[in-house]
Amino acid sequence: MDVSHILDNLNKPQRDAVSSAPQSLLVLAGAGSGKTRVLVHRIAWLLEVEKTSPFSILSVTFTNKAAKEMRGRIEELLTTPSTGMWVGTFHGLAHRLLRRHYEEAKLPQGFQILDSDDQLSMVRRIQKELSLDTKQWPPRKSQWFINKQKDQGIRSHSMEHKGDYTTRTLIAIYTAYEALCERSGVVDFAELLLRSLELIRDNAHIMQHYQQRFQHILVDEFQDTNELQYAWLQLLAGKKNLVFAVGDDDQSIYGWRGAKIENIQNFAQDFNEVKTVKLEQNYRSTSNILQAANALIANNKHRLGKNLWTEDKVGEPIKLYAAYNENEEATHVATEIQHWLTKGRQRDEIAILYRSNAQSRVFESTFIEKGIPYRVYGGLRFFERAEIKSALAYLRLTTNRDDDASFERSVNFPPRGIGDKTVSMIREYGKQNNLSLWQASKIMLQTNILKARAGNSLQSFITFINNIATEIQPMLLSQQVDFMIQQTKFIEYYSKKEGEEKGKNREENLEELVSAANSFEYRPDNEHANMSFLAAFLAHATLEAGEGENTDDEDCVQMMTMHSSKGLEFPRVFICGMEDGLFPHQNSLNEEGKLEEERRLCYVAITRAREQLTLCYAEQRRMHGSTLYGIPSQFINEIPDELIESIRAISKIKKKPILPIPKKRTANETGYAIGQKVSHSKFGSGTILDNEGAGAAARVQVNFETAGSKWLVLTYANLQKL
DNA sequence: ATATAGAATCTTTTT
DNA sequence: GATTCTATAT
Repeated sequence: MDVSHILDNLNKPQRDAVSSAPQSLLVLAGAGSGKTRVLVHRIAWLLEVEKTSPFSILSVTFTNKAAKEMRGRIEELLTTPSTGMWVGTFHGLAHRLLRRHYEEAKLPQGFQILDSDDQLSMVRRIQKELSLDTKQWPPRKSQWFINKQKDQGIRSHSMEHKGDYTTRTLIAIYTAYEALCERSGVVDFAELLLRSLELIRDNAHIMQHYQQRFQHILVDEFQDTNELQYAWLQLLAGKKNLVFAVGDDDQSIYGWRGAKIENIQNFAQDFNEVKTVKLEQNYRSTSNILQAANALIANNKHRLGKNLWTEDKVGEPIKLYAAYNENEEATHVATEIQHWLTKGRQRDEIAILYRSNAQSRVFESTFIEKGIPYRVYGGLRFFERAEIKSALAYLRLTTNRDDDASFERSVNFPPRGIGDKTVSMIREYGKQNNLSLWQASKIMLQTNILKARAGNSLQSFITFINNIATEIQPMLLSQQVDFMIQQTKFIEYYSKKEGEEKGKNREENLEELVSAANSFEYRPDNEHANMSFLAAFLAHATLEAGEGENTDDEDCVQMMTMHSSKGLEFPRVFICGMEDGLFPHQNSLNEEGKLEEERRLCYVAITRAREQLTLCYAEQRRMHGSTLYGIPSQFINEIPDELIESIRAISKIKKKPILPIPKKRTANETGYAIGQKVSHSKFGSGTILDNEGAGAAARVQVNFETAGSKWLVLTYANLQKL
């Protein structure tokens, strides 16, 4: 058997991983070390050398983009078609299981998926019904609590009467929320995973079927799995435990949303792993950039341990630019971009990375002024736009009348005289009698509970939906969507309400929705089993919210958060806002674990760069309306001096001396010892928790009795020793 | 039912 | 400073 097309062009460790005997394997793949390549080639190996049937392969990713890339590259490499192989995201595959076995999963056939916005409005409604003040109980926090429990596999009934008042209240919200979802026939994202886990766990024949079927499970970005996903994988893998996991503990940056870095550390014992392969040769960056990344990440404890190296040249030093303020930071970047362009390079080779989205604003206005085209990642995504969601809500109602979230969204939009009062009456009635809003409305109309005017409006809404549901029955999907948009008179409403121009934009989006429906591929034989064409499209809209922003073909500078840069690469990278408090973020400074995650984020950001990396910080920055004086990020210190070339702003409006980059922490140059009691004019009295820096950069962390703990720059804080 | 003013809040994000 | 939600008035 000629295996050369599978193994050629792979380095030694890559080849080891790809061609290893059937066994569980952990591939520790550093940034830019060719992890997708290894995954894809492994699949080819299994199919062509091990003669595994595509039916017995399950390949899981986190994002649709990764899944799509995986599918594309498998097809490219393979000589035979890979029909029957399951390749998809955790959520997508869980969804598929639930559709196939909706009865065992105790779901209605037409169940719908809630996105986080829908989920939030459901939580809001629950809290209103439970008369919980949104000030005391922020719905977002409740939503977060619910998802956190689900991500740990905990159902509300298993935690009754536990904990203090706060916890008990949150549990009550969780319980009511679960009941509401049940009644509405909807599942949220976390529910997809939890429900499918329970489905497999509690149905012996289903478990047996899938454990037998999936002989090989491959997982991408393993460091991002949460507890539930880990358990899900374990369950599907069964006793055989043939899991091929690819990940990088140094790139774990989603701990704050439940990802457990421990999962990659526990892999060996839980999956009877017999082999670990490290991919450390990097094919992306210059050696200077890699050395900087290696030195930085070496400051983290509890690593599995890896050191990236390259055969590439040393490359240019890392540039460090000290800007006077945030505007000057942006101006400098703009100047550098223009210089880059004069060398015949392109704008889309450049990425500007920052910690928080708000930082993009200054760059945007500077670039507009200088006429530099740019694209900001992470805007509103297509299927999340208000007009799209509203149109979809109508379509969802025709599929499942009990979908309360969609009912609420469409009942008075566009306005048809069903006001807040009427809707709350329906909610109340539904709650009393455990009915969906739709059913409640129907009974209320029959029993004449409502006033004539509201009743008439509600009746015409009910009739409207019923009629449409019948009328669209024979139509093609795109006609159904189009018909719905016509009947609801969205376009007329928007152009009247928001004027020609803005309304025009919405109209275009709605037209885009029709064409999205037109090009949607329906696969009832596998992926979309047990779903109508329309239901499949609706699920697709929620699970794959589509690209953010319309992708213009114009050559643009790319701007994004460091988080969203993961997985991408650019010849030229600027990491901006490198100031303590901004990056690492203020909220991460107090906990070692959080600080390490910030450092990993920095590692991710650095390793995006291929040729040239520039770090920027500003001494002065306007944030939340007031001016802050920052000190350079501690991460700058952690990069060896010899890799860095400093550039200083020659500021005309030089009001303050440029702050020196602080040396490694030296105790008590601040003059404040840890434990010293101090008082502050605004925050009152407190105790010094930590101190660092010297001279103008000296600052201390104070734990105030009433105001909590804060970092203060001594020059401005005016502390009194007590 | 909508418009406006004041208040609160202000990492990171995919599904 | 900017956005987003809430309360209040019209």
